[in-house]
Amino acid sequence: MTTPTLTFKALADPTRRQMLDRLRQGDLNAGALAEGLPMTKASVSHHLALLKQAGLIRVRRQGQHLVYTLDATVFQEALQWMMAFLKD
Amino acid sequence: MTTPTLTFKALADPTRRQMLDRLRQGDLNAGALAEGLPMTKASVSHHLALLKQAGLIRVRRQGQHLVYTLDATVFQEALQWMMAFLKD
DNA sequence: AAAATAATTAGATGATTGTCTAAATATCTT
DNA sequence: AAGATATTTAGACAATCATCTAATTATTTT
Repeated sequence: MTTPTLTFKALADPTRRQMLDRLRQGDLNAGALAEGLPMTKASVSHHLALLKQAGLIRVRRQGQHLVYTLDATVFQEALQWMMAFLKD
Repeated sequence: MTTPTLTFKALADPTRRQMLDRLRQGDLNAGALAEGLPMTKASVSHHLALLKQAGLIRVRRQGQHLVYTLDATVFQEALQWMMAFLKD
């Protein structure tokens, strides 16, 4: 699957957009990310896997926790695709 | 369904992105849009319906033909969502 | 090393998606 | 008004998706 496809697919879900939005303020572990979301941790975990596969987030272990970080690179690529689209 | 969701969903398919890309050069009717795409006209029609529902294209009848036009408005909205996302 | 905590993975289920063929609708031409 | 052309709509099907519960893996604490 081509990169913009993967990126747009990842962004096409409100829950995932909300998760990304939270990560803008700073890194969060899976539990913190799950908080307040109206679904099980397993489901949140699934969304995280998808975001990671799309390259929108990265993860590192910190003791018991898995800490997630926003990765804006792919995001910017999709944005550039869109900007180029509007050009002339 | 919220607007960015609909927009991103519409953009999350290579065929649809290609169709939008062709419409940048100018309006096209359904038959012309279907040309060269590796699928039936019925499938193309389905994609067109989805793009229309997302507000990315508009349509008008011209005799026997249905002519499709790119509508950049919604597109720009999604783009602004992404730009705001990257801000600070 | 056993129990507790954090998170994922496995397996199931209903909903949505992308595609097809066949049938229907709309317009033009004769 | 009959036939041809342009396009959509209907109905079917396999694949993917979002979600759940239950089980598993990794780490820390006692």
